[in-house]
This record gives sequence, C-alpha cells and structure tokens, in this order.
Amino acid sequence: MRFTRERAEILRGSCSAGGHFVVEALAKRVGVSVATVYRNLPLMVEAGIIRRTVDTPDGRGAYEHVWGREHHDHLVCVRCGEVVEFHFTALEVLQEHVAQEHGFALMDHRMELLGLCPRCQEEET
Amino acid sequence: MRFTRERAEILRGSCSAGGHFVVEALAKRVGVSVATVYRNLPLMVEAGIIRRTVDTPDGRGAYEHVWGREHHDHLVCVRCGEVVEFHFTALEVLQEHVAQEHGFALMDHRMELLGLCPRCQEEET
DNA sequence: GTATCTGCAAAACTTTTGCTTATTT
DNA sequence: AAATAAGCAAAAGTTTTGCAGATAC
Repeated sequence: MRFTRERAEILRGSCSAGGHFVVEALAKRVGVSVATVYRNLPLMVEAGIIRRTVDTPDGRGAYEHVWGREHHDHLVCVRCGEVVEFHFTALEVLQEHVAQEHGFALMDHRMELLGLCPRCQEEET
Repeated sequence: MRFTRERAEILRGSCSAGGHFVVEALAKRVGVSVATVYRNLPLMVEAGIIRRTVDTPDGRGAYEHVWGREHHDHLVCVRCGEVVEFHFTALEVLQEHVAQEHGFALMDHRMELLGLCPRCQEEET
C-alpha cells in the first residue's frame, strides 16, 4: 500500500469543505481523476478515515471525513438541505441496547433526522 | 390523479415480499415497466405510502411499504445482509429532543444499526 | 373526448473496469 | 527493477425523459 500524491490530496481535500463531499466535486477540487477517487474510497472507508453518509436526497453517494473527529450524526433540513451535526450519547446507549436485545453485535450506525431548519420554518408562513 | 391498473399493481406488489423492495425487482414482479415505477414512487413517497430506506450497501435505491404499518427502523447484518425491523419509542423521544434543541421541526428520520447477526457471530469463530 | 398515464427507447448520470503509462519503494 | 497506482476511455448500472399510443374519467 503506497502513499501517493493522489492519496494525500484526497485525504487533504476530504478534510476541507466541512468534511462532507460527493465524489465528483472532491475529484475536481483536488485535481485527481474520479476513477482514482472511486478506487480509493473503499480503502479509506475500511481504514475508518471516511464513512459513507446518507445526506443526498438524490441518489449520489455522499461521504464525510471522520479521521480524528468525534462520532456524530446529522440533522438535515428537507427544504434547504442544511446539515447540522450532533452527538447525543444517550441515543447511542439505547441503540446498543436495541442491538443486544436482538442478539446483534453492533458495529456502526447511520442516523439522519429530517425536518425543517429554523430559517425555513419562518419562511413557512 | 387517476387510479390505474399499474398503480394498483405497484401498491399491491409493494406489500408483498416483506414490504422491502428495489425498483427493478418490483417492476418485474408486478409486470409494470420500470419507467412507470420510477415515475410513481415519488408520488407514493409524498403520499406517505412508501418510504425510501437505506438498506442497500450498493448504490441502488431501496424502498419499503409503510401503509398502515407501525413505524420502525432497521438492524442490518453487515455480513449476510439480514434485515430485522425494530421499534423503540425511547429512541424516538430522544430524537425529537435533539431536533428541538437545534430548533428543527422534526418530520422524519432514518436509522440503521449495522452489526453482526447472531448466526454470523457464530460463524465468526 | 380529453387530459392523464404507460411503455419503449434514448439520454443523462453515477460508478466500475481494462489497459497503458507513470510512480513509489 | 518490480510491483502498485493513476488516468483515460469504455462499460455497466441506475434513474430520468421525450414521445406515440393507450386508458381512466
């Protein structure tokens, strides 16, 4: 496993822009081909540096950089698309509880809360 | 908004097979073109009859029928893909709490717990 | 009868892959 | 030097769309 310029760029690029990205934009931003990004993403996901999120309403894969960051989940505004990160330990404790109740060994989770952000609620008049 | 044979088939078909489906399979099963399924899904999602889930590890859109069913979320086995539905009110209460804390008007959520199902844990020897 | 819907085939996109050239070690 | 990685371009998939013919109302 080599440490190439492209991999360095992908890592660096995935940190900026709030850590959230879609493949095409990232590739363009850091000047690496999409093929290379697509080939490397699974490795980085495997390595725990990046994880796949579910943020895009359209079908595109969205990812985020999680290297050295606290785990968090997302609040997403269904109107304007704003994404707010949150972390709430009690939720995770209950998730663990549910998993155990069903005999599952919990490894990860994905959670998105969908609603209207404060700004869009006002415009909702 | 007309009630066509195709729409009836899509609704009927979305109930069977455990209520979970991907578009191509549903279309084939009920004998309706994929184009028609794709055109109708958004309407049915809007109507609250169907919702988009996140079950497929590959990029395909997965859906489930939720008409008259209790709300639930999913435990997914990362090895064999088994899906178990669960509902745990306390989790939802906390989600509402988190949303309010950020000023969001919560409308929906998606949650998947990923882990190893009991059977795959045994084989994990 | 007319407005709405369906199916087909083409188009638009996203993601994967084969192969050649470049680069890391 | 050898083995791995990148880029390009083609391929494989999924989802969307234009249009002609069919259908519900």
